[in-house]
Amino acid sequence: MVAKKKDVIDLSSSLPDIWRILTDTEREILRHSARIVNFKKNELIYLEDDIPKELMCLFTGKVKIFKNGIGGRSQIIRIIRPVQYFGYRAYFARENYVTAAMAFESCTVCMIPLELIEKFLRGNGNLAFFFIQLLSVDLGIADQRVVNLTQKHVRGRLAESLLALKESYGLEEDGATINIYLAREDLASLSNMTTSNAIRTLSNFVNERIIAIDGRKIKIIDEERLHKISRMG
Amino acid sequence: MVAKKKDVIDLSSSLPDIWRILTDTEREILRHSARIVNFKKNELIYLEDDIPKELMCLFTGKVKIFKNGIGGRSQIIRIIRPVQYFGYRAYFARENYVTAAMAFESCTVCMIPLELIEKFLRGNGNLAFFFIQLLSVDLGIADQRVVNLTQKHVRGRLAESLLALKESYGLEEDGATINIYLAREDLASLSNMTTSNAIRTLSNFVNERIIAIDGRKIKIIDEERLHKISRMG
DNA sequence: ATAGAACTATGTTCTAAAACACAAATATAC
DNA sequence: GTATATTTGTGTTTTAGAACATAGTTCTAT
Repeated sequence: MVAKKKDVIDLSSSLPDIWRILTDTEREILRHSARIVNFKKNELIYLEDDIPKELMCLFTGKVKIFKNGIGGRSQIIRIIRPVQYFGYRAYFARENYVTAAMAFESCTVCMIPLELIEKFLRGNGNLAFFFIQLLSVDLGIADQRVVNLTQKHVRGRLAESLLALKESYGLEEDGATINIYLAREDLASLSNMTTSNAIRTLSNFVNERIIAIDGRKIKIIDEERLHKISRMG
Repeated sequence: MVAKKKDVIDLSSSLPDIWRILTDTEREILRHSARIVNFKKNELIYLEDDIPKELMCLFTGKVKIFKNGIGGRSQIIRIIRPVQYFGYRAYFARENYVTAAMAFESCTVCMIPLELIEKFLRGNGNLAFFFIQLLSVDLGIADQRVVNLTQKHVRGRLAESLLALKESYGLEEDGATINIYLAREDLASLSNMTTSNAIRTLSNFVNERIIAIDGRKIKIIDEERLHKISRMG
C-alpha cells in the first residue's frame, strides 16, 4: 500500500464521468484530496464491518467484492474492472461495509473522501444522478442474480459466470482466452457451488468441447453453447 | 383502477421525506402532477418489460415485487409497505422493468411522473441524495439476500421470511399474529422453495411450537427460536 | 347456495449437488 | 532449488429438497 505522487496520474482522464460533471472549483478540491493506492495480488482493500470512508475507483487491476456467508462460506458478490467505482454504497446507506474487497491481481486504486463526494453531490444534482444511475444498474443486476443463483443448475451458473468474466475482463490477444487468472475456488464462489463441482463441471465443458483449459486459463470455444446453457439454467 | 380527486389526500403528510426536501415551487408542480390510483387485491401494478414512467409511493395496502425466473418459476424479490417508494429503479437505469409488481391486497398508490422527479433531483442535490440512500439500502439488502437464499437451508430461509414479514407489516392486536394474509405459494416464492416445502416446514414449526397457524394467519410463538433458526441457516 | 377452481396437506420417489476421501499436480516460501 | 502448502482432479457416498401423486379443504364467482 504505497501512496504515489498524486500528479503522476491525470485525474481528468482517469476519473471518467465524475470529472466531466464537476465544476472547476470542485475539480481543484478533488485534485488535492484524491490519493492513489497500490494493492498487491490477494491484498485486502477493505473488510466486512469496516467504516466506509473513501470512494474508490479502480484504475488498473481486478477486484472482487465478496461476503462471508453461513459458516464462513464466502461468496463473490460482484467483480470490479477498470474504470469502475466501488466502496460507496455502505457510506450512502449509513452502514458499515457488509462486504469485503480484495485484489485478484495487483491494482491501482484512486481514493476520494466520501464526505467530500457527498458534499459535492448534494450541491450538484447531475453528479448525484450519476450515482443514482450506478446504484440503479447494480440493483437491477443484484435482483437478476438472486434468480440466477437460486434457480439455475450448476452448469447454467458456471456458464453464466464464464460469460460474465469474459464480459468484465475481456479476452486475450487470441480472441478466445478469458483475460483473468482465477482459482477454481473463486470460480466456485462466483457461481455459488463447491470447488469440486466447479472443477467437475469445467471438465465436462472441456469434454463437450465448449471450452479448453490450460491450468487456470480458460479458452471459450463455443460461446453460443455457453449462452444457451446459461439461458436454459 | 379509479383515479381519485387529487386533493382528497394531503400530499404533504403522505409523501414523507420527498415533500420535506422540495422547494415551494416544486411542491406546487408536484401537487398538480401526482395522481392517486387504487388497485384491487391481486391486481398487477406493472409488468416485466413495461416502460417505467411513474415513481410510485404506496399509501395503503401491501405490494410484492417479483420476477419470473427459469421456466416461469416466479420469485418474490421484495415486499413494499406503506409508505415506501417503488418502481423507479428501472427508469434511472434507463431500462424497462425487469420485475413486476402486484397488490397483495387492495392498495392506494400515488403516482408521480419520473421525468418530473428526474428534473427535480438534477436541480436538487438533497432530493437526489434521498434516492441515493434508498437505492444504497436496497442494494445492501439485495446483496445480503443473495447469500441468505443460496446458503441457508429451507428452515433458515422460511424463518427469515417470517421475520421479514413481521418486520415489514407488523403484528395484529394480539401482538403475535403476523399482519398479512399470504398464500403458501407466496411464502414459498419469498423463501425460494417449493410450495410443498413451505407447507411442510411450516407444519414442522407448528409441531415444534415455534409458530401456530390458523388458515393463512401465522402467529409467532417463539420469536427467539425463529431468529436462531434464521441465523444458523 | 353451489359448482368449480385454487389452495393446503402429506406421503413417496427421485436426483442434483454437497460432503468426503485421497492422489496428483502446482504454487509459494524459505 | 528444494520442501511444504495449496490447488486440482476424480471417484464414492450421502442427503436436502425437488418432483410427483392424491386427497381434503377453502375460496370465489355465478
